[in-house]
Amino acid sequence: MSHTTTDYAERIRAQGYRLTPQRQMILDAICELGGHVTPEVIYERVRGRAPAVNRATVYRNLDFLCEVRLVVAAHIGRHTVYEIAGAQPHHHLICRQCGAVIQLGHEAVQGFFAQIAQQQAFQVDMDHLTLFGLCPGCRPAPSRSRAR
Amino acid sequence: MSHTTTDYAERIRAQGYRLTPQRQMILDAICELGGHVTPEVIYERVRGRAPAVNRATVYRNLDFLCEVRLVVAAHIGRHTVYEIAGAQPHHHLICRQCGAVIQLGHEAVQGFFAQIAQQQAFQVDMDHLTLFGLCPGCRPAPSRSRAR
DNA sequence: AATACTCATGCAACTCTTTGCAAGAGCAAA
DNA sequence: TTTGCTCTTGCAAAGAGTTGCATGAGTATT
Repeated sequence: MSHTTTDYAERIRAQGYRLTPQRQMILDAICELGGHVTPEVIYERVRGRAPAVNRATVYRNLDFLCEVRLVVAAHIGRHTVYEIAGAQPHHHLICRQCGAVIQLGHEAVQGFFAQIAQQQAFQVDMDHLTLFGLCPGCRPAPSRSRAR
Repeated sequence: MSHTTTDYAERIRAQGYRLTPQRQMILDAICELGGHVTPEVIYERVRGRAPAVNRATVYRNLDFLCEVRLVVAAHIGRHTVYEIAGAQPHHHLICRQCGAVIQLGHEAVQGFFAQIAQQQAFQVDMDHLTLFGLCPGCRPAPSRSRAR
């Protein structure tokens, strides 16, 4: 929506870095593949178009893009996945049982962060929280007595 | 405190598994090394005593010990770290700037989890949350106007 | 005590990820 | 345009983490 290629370039260059063709392709790949992509999937995609691009370049640039906040990383289980940083930070609820991924708006966590800021004087600054648990479908019925 | 070797053994065997010497040594290593240890550090420690123990065994058992909830894993940055699961789940605030690690009791997050349960019907079930941000020392003074 | 069964381990090969280094490319100043 | 500087990349090697398979070890049953 609000981000164009020029935006990216400017945002990167403003910090003294460059938007190289490789970085462009990596960003494109993440965009096209949608959320939650692993480095390897991104690498395959990029390599499909430019076979010369090195694996190390992909890894290095994913780090880089996170640093300049164009991309956010999330740790889901043992894998690291990436996605384009939206205008609004958002979060995920992931069901341990069925694997469902539920989006969660930033409003839902802001209160919590504010509370920590107040109680601990610690300013939480996360644009991508991943919470595990049981989704409505997999959750045991709450009314009955709980078996162990 | 409340956990003895026998406790471990029983808890493992109750589920049909075994407390092998390797598992014992891995648990010991995590205990002695304190919180937030990487697999590699654990491996080195274990290997110092029993050189025959294989790296794969360490990784497999860390997974296993998490599964039986004797150990909890946390993802800090790009690394996975492990620690003994205390009687009470607890969480961490980690400063992006200075790397300080601040413990956070479970009470501090319970309200948040309850809120999500209510709003999303999603039952969050995490015994080890890791939140990044700025610690009191590194946090910019809040009274001044904020530079961009 | 012998047998059958399942859990665990070590080994080896493989994949994923990181790092050091030399070469390449863009920008800025002269 | 030439020079110098820093950012980037590819390459190669090393390190970290995973997986399949055959062997070894513990438990329970007969």
